[in-house]
Amino acid sequence: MMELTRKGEYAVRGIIHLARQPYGTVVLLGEIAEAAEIPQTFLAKIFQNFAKLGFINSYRGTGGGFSLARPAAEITLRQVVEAVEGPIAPNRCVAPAGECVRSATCTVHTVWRRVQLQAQETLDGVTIEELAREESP
Amino acid sequence: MMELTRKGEYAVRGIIHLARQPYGTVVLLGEIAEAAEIPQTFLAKIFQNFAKLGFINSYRGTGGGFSLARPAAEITLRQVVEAVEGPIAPNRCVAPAGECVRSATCTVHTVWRRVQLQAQETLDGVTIEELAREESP
DNA sequence: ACTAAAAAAGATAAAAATGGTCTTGAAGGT
DNA sequence: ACCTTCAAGACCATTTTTATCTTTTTTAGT
Repeated sequence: MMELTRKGEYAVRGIIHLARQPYGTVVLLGEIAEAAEIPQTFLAKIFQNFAKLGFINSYRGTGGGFSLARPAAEITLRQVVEAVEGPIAPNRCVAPAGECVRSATCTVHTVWRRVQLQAQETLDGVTIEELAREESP
Repeated sequence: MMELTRKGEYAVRGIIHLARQPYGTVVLLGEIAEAAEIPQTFLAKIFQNFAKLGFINSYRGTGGGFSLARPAAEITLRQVVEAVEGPIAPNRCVAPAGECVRSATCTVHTVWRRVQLQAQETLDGVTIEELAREESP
């Protein structure tokens, strides 16, 4: 239940790999994909989206690739995860576009809300910088 | 991200409806389905499973239906949710059959683990009895 | 015994999400 | 010009979700 998809995993692994390089380094998509064991064309889609969202910069042509658009310490795990998976919500009824008719009287609602808040806070509290720093062997 | 499926929602709503009746009352599937706005045949599958797991008793034939097999106060939300959705795990790497090669060095792993534990604890702390009690209008 | 009521079990299936691939185009460097 | 690299969008196979339908079994009541 409630599992991150491959896309989410790839997104996290990919951006962590980027964050391991000295800030500003431009890295080839193929290199990231290989290092993080991600299908390159799939990662391309994810990174296209990240570029639009301003997490990373992309450069075309010879010597092109991707670099972080802001310091890894300023990108949280929640931002990355929500960018690819959508808002964290253990149930429709606590989703941003929540159309829960029952929400007024429903106590299950409040439970899901608590779960949601805890997850959000936890992921808010972790930056890509920390993950990149500690994850190396 | 991490959303409960319809099946999970139906399971929770269905068992709460049962728990609203005086303990031991046998209720028709059709009645529960109608009251909780759940497709009857779908709920049938869910309740078949619940019966196997010992949450509820089922009785066939005239006057048949379903009743709780143990007090609602002894059934947690986590038990119900995991019965239909499988173990709570925000990522494969923290699933029971976790085949995470990286888990030793991977700090993302520890974050997912924390999210998992928080969700488990929260859902462990809520019983169907509480939900049935408070949810009524 | 017979009948009607009800759940059990299993097959089937449409729709949506997942996890990609492929092709073409555009931008940048040499 | 030409090669490299990312962008964008179409495409597609597989799996999961969300059911439905049919047949069988069990039980109560007559």
